[in-house]
Amino acid sequence: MTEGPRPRPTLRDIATALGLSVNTVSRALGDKDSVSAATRAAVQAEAARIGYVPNTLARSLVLGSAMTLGLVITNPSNPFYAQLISSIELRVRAQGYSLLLLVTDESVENEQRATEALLRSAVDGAVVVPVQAEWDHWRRVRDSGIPLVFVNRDVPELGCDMVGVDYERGSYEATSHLIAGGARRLLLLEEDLPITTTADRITGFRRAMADAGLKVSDDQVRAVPTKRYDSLALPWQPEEAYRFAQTLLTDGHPDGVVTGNDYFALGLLRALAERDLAVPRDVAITGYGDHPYAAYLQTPLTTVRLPAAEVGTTAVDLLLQRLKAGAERPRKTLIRPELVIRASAPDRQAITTDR
Amino acid sequence: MTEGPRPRPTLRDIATALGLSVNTVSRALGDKDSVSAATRAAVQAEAARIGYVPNTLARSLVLGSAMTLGLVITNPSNPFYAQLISSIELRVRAQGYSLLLLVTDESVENEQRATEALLRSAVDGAVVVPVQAEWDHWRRVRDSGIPLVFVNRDVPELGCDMVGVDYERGSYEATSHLIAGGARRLLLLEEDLPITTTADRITGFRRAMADAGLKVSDDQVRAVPTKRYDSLALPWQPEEAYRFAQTLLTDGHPDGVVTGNDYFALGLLRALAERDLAVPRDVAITGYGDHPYAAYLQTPLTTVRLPAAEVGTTAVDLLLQRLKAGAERPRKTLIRPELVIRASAPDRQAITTDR
DNA sequence: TTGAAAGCGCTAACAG
DNA sequence: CTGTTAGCGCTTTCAA
Repeated sequence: MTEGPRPRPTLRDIATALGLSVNTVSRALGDKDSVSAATRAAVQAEAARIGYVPNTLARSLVLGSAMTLGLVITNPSNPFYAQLISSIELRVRAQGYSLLLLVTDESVENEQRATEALLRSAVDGAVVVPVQAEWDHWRRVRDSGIPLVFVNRDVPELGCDMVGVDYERGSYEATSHLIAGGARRLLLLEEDLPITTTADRITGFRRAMADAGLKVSDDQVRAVPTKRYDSLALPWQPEEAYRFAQTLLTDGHPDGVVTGNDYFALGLLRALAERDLAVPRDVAITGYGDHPYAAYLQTPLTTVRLPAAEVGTTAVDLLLQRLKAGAERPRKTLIRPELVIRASAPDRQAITTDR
Repeated sequence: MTEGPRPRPTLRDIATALGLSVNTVSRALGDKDSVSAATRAAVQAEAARIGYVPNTLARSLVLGSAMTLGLVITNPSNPFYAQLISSIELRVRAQGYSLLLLVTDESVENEQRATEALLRSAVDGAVVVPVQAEWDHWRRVRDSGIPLVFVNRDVPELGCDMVGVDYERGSYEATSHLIAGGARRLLLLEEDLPITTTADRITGFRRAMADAGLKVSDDQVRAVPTKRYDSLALPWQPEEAYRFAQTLLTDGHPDGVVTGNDYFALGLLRALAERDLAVPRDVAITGYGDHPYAAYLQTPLTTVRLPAAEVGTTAVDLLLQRLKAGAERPRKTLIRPELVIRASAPDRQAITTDR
């Protein structure tokens, strides 16, 4: 009894089976009134019997909405973005929309292609983590009437909604915490991407230093050379920070290091261990991100926890609001991250030797 | 000069502007022959001028294909799945398809809703990491003519294509490696999900033990109690393994532990450290997954590296082949993982005291 | 080479 | 309450 997959049932199949018009069937299924209870019951029964599933394509075409949102993201392997994807998908689905996923890998070309796809697919809106190097293609999307919500990184030129993390504040708090713990010769180890998140963290670092009356020379803010655009790879490798830290520690060492992500902290920890520098006794360090392993390192990592789920949920809500409300002036929201204090940079009193 | 977003241009806009029929414009843009070079040039120029973007919805409706594939996945925060998402998205996009993402969080109900969405959206096919508890809803999808490729976990009852990892082999190798290193009192710390990946690893463990002439009592295979269905959360928490390991170590201790994922290894490491058990001297351990931090722990983790990208790419290729070729008999592929040997379970000769 | 007509499956108007 | 008509934007016949 192997039959090939028959063509999927349509409204007409139900209609002819029941001797009704396609239209009536449509209304019966659509839960509109103006259909007799009996008809509705019959239609629904038949629909269930033959396994009718509405064709979203046709529906979207006439309704002018695909009930689909786009998510354009740089790198799912970044734990922050992974959580973002989850929270966004959950919220989008809960609101009855579908989610189209586009991955850009920090590449402008990929992002441009992504905008083409968004336009062709006629998504109702999109949540976007922009590469930030160029944004003309985003203007085009916005101008075609597709609302955009930028996440994590903003493109202020476009006047779209934005939901992000207050990276500056997180960095400020981490830096201040190290200073409060007694560190004076501080270092900031940052990503070398031309993005605002990195810039914001640098600002926070400098501000904390200034507030503590500490000068910041240029070589206290260092960018770890990273391989970019390496698709399928991790966003940043501990390895890169490790190698870089090795070179940093050849003459002297800082007594506090703020890193731009937990991976860097991981590499740094190894470099420090190899030079017999104890954490936090000789060098206190903070990470950024609170990745799952951070709490479970031999020296648990003091780090900045990012509110990924809240960011994602807020972004979707903002987008859906805009879909309904239309043009208002753009809303920008920064959600505050949380400094999680652990052994790699404990509270002032708690500093002890760990050997 | 603020104009509201005008309705997107259609073929007709081009047609009327040029005094042509919609049909001709369609062919001109479609690179069919049977259009004069002059006409084609004019059409393309006008299309570019007004920023015409074809409406995929309309196109799909008539063509009967949405050029969209579905990806149904359990948890993006699992690094293995994050990489899978990246590799799949890349491949799918390269082939000119769009990707619809559905997240199930290991919940059958979510998965059932996901299948509804796949049917409604009329995807051309789907890559699926099944929850594996039930599969009637998948049968329905398959029967409606949507080819499925199961990834990582199979549902043999459906006779679909499948691409996975040879978990049994990975577990076998990890276990054998511990035994070769001198461990005799081994333990397997596994996830408590009712999925084949876990079962396969258990099989691999038992087989390795048997091959070494070691008996396995029931309490040597332990399932770490995990919170399931906790959306937005990590797949498994080191915390859970930590607590569980604490209870395990109250009387005596194993001299080798194979864990079902790197998170568990992390929790275990802490529990061992608290009881002053040295790794690998007192207890050698292996992880599973080779998460980014694994190599950078104080005691770098011997673990099983999973070929995520290869799995993802293969899955998409299989799906697209089937889309073209139609029904053949299902192909099942297991890709071999790689044991990465590090300090937590070094090679036989290398075992030394690490203090 | 181009145009006219038909239809993909569905929904919104309007009649009946 | 139900049916008819029209049309979403596009592509594929088939004529001209």
